[in-house]
Amino acid sequence: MPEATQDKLRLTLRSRHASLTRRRLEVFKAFGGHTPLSMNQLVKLLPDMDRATVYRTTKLFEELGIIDRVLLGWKYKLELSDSFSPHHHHLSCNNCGRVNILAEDNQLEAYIKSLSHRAGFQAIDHQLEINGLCPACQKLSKV
Amino acid sequence: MPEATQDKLRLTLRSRHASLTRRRLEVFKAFGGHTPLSMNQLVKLLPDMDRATVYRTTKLFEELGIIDRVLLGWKYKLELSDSFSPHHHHLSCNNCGRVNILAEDNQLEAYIKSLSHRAGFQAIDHQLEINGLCPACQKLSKV
DNA sequence: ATACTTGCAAATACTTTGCACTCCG
DNA sequence: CGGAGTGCAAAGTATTTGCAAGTAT
Repeated sequence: MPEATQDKLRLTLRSRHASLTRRRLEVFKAFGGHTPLSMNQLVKLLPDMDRATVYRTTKLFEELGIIDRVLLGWKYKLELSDSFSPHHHHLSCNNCGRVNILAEDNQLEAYIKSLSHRAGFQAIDHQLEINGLCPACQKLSKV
Repeated sequence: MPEATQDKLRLTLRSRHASLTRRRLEVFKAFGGHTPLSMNQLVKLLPDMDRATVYRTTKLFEELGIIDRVLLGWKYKLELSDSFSPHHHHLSCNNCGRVNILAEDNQLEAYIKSLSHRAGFQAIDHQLEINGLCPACQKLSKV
């Protein structure tokens, strides 16, 4: 992990009088794969860490805006927020459940901002989830 | 509730060999307010209904596409799907938690479809949640 | 020394299931 | 009649909390 990332993480924590401990670094690294993780997946990735610690850490990270909760399929998942990972959206397949990443698109982001603004709302961030069929499953369904 | 709506509901249920019972109608009506409800709010709106029935009914409704799950704030909430309520998005205030409805915008919808298509994805539906400050809370934060 | 962290065990909260009884086609 | 629907109680999961011991500032 880049020095700068770790420093940023430490600084973010400091704003809460919290320190970057071994456990917290472990949790943070677990998200490095840039794939949203369910709580269960996360706990499995950290076999020697207490469940309660995982919960406490993710809660703290969420409050500090380090990670975000997203609803993919039935349950929510967690992933690094825009501050620590490039902004993006999700394309999730109704059939196989796989989640593809849709990179940021400036035109879309600008449009969303303007829509919000028109409603008197000051947009800070947003989430867009698209459900449908991935290329592979489209082929299957044609058979 | 319009006759047509009730008929549509009945038909949707029939595709599952399920009937429109008193309980199911009660649950459906509870969503009429067009505000997303948490499971707890829903249960409270239906005081004489068993919790298990509420869970079973919402699960069925979700599988039939009658209601959708959305992640607003910390927990998920439930609301009527696009088939039974006009398509829209949510503007949720980070400060007071209130949720405003953002009506459908054709340009946005079309743009999302084209983005998905560019990624080889066949979009079926999508959700957009915007977080920020509502007009009232913007004023407060300026003080 | 003081305040923050963590593991462990226990408490809560949330959701699903089995079963007996009721309702509807 | 036979399958579907519901309430009730119990079983599972998921999440939070209290406390004592460990760690960082």
